[in-house]
Amino acid sequence: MTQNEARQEIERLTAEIRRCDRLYFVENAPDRPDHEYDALVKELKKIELQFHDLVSPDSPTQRIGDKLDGKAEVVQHATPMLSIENVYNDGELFDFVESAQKAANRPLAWVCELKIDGVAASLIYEKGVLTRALTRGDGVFGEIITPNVRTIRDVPLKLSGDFPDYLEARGEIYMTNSNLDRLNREGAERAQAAGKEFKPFANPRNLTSGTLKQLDPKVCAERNLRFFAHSTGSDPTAVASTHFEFMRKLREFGLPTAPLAKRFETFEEAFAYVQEMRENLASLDFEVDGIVLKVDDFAARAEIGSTSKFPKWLVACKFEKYEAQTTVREIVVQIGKSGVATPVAELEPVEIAGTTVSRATLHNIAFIEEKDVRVGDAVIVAKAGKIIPRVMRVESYLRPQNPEPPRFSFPERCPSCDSPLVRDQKEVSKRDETGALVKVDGKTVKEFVDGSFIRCPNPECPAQFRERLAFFASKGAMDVDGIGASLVERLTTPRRVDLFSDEQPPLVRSFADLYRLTPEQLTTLDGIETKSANNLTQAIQNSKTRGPARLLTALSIPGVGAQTAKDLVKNFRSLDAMLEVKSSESFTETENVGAILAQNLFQFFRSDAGRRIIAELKELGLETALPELSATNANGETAFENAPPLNGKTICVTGTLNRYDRVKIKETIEANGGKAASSVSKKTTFVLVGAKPGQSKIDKAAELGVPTITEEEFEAMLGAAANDVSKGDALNNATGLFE
DNA sequence: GCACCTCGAGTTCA
DNA sequence: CTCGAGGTGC
Repeated sequence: MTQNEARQEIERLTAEIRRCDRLYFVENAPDRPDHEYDALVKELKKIELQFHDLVSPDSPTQRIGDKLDGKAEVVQHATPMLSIENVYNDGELFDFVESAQKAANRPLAWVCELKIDGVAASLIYEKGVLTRALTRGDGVFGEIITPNVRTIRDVPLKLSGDFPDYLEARGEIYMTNSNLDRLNREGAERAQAAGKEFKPFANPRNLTSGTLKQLDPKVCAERNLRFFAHSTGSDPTAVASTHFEFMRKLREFGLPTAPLAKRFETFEEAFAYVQEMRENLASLDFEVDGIVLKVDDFAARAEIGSTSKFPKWLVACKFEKYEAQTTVREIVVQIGKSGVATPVAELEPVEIAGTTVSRATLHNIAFIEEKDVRVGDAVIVAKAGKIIPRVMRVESYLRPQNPEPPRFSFPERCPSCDSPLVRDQKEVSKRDETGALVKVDGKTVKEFVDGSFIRCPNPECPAQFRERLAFFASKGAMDVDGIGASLVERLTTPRRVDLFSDEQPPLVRSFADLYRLTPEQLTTLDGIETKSANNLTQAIQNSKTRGPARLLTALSIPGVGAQTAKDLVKNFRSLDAMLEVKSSESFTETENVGAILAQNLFQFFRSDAGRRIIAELKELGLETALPELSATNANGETAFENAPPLNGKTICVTGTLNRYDRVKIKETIEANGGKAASSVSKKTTFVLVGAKPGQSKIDKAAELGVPTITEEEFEAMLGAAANDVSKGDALNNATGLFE
């Protein structure tokens, strides 16, 4: 073959291969199968090997460059790659369109394009030759990925047609679902042949992003990435006056453009298309996370303008996604009101279903160890119940290497008070290796094992007190309007008037201190002036009348929440009565209070600290007792006449009743002033026996001499009072037990 | 002892 | 919302 023949042959093959470069979304473009393409490239390569000096830098054989020998270089974009405003429902979309419409002050034509979930990139063509490719990065700086982008066959190395001198094509690099499946299949086969384990790639987006950061373009070439253009970083007006026209030009130059793009004269038509597309997405071979709507006319765009964050002529209609990938920036440990130390992942902020997520709990030591979450890891975060972010899994194949981040190790000491943290212990029945219970003398043997939580044992721990104070003031407890986490933080940290003065103790060091706060003290805090200081002190004083049940809840006795506090107060009627208790068993007489809660309660009410808390709060005028039942009512009637028929009576129900179900009978007993107990004790007044009663309760009643009654007798007891509905309500209102 | 239920605790963002 | 633990009944 002569030099001349070779030149001709190279030209012919290059042209053939270029036609073969996949322009999937060009109207009527033929889609040539891969093996034809490969055969042509092979043929070309053979000739080029013989005639080195004829190899042009944009020859299709130059797609695979040499291995990079370090980290990708980061450079600044010529013009920033802004992000797009997202809308998640029709209302938001209509608002957006209305404002664009108004700013343009003329009829607007719209273009709809699929928004494919991939990696945004910018391709720079100088004199028609691809000279540089960048990732979007943070929008201002991007990474150079030119060698890898060269391997993408959708990307022409040289433009054709009447291209401008400088062109910056912006678009998306992505991967089809079927290609991901192929790679997973091949990877699994190869691994099996080598007797190794293969971890499949989780999703096309991650793999695309990982592949582009690959140092070896050969690997990138095998991964078969795809590209399409959807906008530009250079001036398009030299080429076209509308977006749709500009996209047509890009295709003429050889660049694929956004799939299934359509232009509409009115928004109504465009909206109908968005609706239609929404239905058909599942049938596509790539991940679509929304549809982009853009104003077609460049002149109109200029009039509409941009906000500081995004253009106002462009919007993404997102389909709700409840999952997103992000990076773990840091793992911190938080101390809760009961001292539990909870690891929390601080995340690179990421948008999920319309909100920005930057933190997610890692629950406990078991969770963090099982998932092996580390700082720097890529994680998939989802919203549980559409609200609370949750770390679903770690994309461990994206874990940074050299050095690999270490496993998370739980801190030994409390981040707030430096006390050594301790692992909860829990009592379980001992089992042998087979899982069978170990018994001695017919009794099972108990043993202690590590529980799920790690705790700060210091009751004085500042972090714990801060959490308890926030809970004390919160809605379910004393409900002090205006006191939230940030104010609590400032009330409980030591202050300094200026740089040179001594540190002052915090304003609030106990629950009681809260009630001693003066407006003058509050105004020493930044951002609190006379008016809000007065409002706050007023709100604090108002909370004094929340009653004993809420106060008991507010104390943060372990295991005692709103419900248990109500039950206890119903039985004891005052916190003062609880102070008199001589043994923990007295507490177990309240329903749903067992040995553990009773012990917690007894410990609190017996302790100096607990007694002091209650004494101080009582001294300050907080209500610690329910109103006396014997008090006369507004009509001057005595409590005896007014008292509900079951006042002070504890009734235990067993068996099935005719006119009440479980819930109803409990409500009826309570509405009439009685207590619905779940078991028979010496405190039980009656046992209400229905059909098919529990024998143990009948026996117990007989043993303790507790009288049994029938459903009819029970109703007779309610008697005339049962007709007067207001009496039950009056009690509820008086006690404040029910909300 | 086991199954079931209920409650408490931790948690995020607008 | 979800998990774990406490409480109760069988």
